[in-house]
Amino acid sequence: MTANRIERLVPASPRDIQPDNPCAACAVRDLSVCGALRADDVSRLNAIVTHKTLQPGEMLFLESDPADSLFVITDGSIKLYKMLPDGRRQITGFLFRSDFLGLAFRDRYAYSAEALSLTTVCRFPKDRLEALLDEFPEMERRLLSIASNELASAQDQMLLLGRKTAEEKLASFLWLLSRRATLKELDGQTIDLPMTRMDMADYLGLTIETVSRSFSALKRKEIIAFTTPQRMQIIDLPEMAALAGIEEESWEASTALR
Amino acid sequence: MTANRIERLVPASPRDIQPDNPCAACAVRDLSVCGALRADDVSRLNAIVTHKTLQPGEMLFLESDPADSLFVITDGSIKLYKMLPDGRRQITGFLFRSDFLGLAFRDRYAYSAEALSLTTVCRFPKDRLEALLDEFPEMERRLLSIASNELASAQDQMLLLGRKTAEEKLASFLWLLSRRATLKELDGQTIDLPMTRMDMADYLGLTIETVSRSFSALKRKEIIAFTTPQRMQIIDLPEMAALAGIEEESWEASTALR
DNA sequence: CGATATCTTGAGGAATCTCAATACTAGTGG
DNA sequence: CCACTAGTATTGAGATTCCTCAAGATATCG
Repeated sequence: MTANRIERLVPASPRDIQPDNPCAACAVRDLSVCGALRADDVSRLNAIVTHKTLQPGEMLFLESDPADSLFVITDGSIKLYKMLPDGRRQITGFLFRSDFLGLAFRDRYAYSAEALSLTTVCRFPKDRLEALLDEFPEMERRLLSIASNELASAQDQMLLLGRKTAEEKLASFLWLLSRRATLKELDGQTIDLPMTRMDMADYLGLTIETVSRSFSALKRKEIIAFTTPQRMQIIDLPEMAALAGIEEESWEASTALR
Repeated sequence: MTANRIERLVPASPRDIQPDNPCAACAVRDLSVCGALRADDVSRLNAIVTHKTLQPGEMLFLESDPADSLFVITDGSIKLYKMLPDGRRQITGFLFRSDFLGLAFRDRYAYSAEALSLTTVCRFPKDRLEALLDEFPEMERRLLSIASNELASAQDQMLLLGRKTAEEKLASFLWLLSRRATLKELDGQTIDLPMTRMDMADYLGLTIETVSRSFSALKRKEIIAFTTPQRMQIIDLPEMAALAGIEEESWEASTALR
């Protein structure tokens, strides 16, 4: 479901597809780390990349796994999470097409990664990618830029988790989804929710019941309306932004969804 | 107060102090980004670095400021925070000697930075540092490694804010401070708290009253004991770790305090 | 079209917050 | 050196938000 609505990401004029050089034809290349390489250098990625398809609910890696690979999502969506020993869970991010994951300069991943929908990823072995980074500093710069943006998003999320009310949390989350949709679709008002209420709850530090009640509150205030439980419309965007704690002048500076 | 107890960080044999090359004599160099440069190259930093001293409570920069500089703390401590329009505040990290801040690939800082104690920092203009990064890829790699570690810490903090109880939050915080002290001091049991209860509350997503009550609960359980309100001892480290949700096998993997 | 998941709503309870009073600490001046 | 003061921390009582448990409604999928 997430997959087909993002087709607009694909450049109108597709690249030549070279059998031995799939990265050259990659639809998300320019959006991800790989975009840092010039066309002629992209083939170097093929030498180290492998591909993987994940069914919904399938794990890409666990928090405790040795962090030996980095990944780029070419299609679908993934959730990242950490758990406490007793099973309480915190989702630290939802990732979509062209997003990057697996950055860990320690030897273990900092979180588990599980597919939300049918997902395909490119896998880059860490050691071989690092060798490539030595050769192409622009790629490393891009990686640093991505990490820096993720850090900023993580801080936004701390503000949300530590200081916002349930309704504000949900409004902030929907605001992010809406910004994201605006960037990638024509209609920024319609939002797909590929994750369950449980996932949203674990992302926002709430229970499913409170998420549901907050949805109902936003409906009652006519800020949003539902088509189906997985698809909704934002009716009153300014009110949504106000609830999310976003000041009007910074509407543009949309943040990635982590 | 934070300052003098960390003197052990300074290598026993001080470097030659060259008047035109203060970075060569820098006590925290090896611990920070600057440590990525070899001794002969360190002088290159002098060309771009300036220094600044901050009084307690003085701002280094505001969330809305143009992000044109990066900083390394040479002494003291700093808190980073974000605010909501109505004044609610979330502290996203406490930083100490040798810590690095200001990374922002957007044009504005993601947070405000304010000195907790008397603090000195090195300031590197962003554009000139980037030029240096092009020349010394090891430095960029180090920066990426720092960013990656901060990201992991940010995710730990999300788990704390979203899913831990007040007592668990405080125990986790004290655990971090204790790990940090163990790395830098001989006695890992004694913890200095250079921040107020208000700062702790804004870091943990609580109120000062709840922080205070949680301290009292930990005292009652004889997990900690106070010397003064700003100085305490951990009595029962295993119990502290258990409350913090840290499994025994991962005690080593101490995380930075962000 | 029915079975199963998921989502929504309700009622009561628990954790944390708010407001208010008291105690402590550190600095100041007598 | 000690009382005084201003700031900070602790404790208490009641209010509020969110959670838990339970029931009912709505989607989704074979």
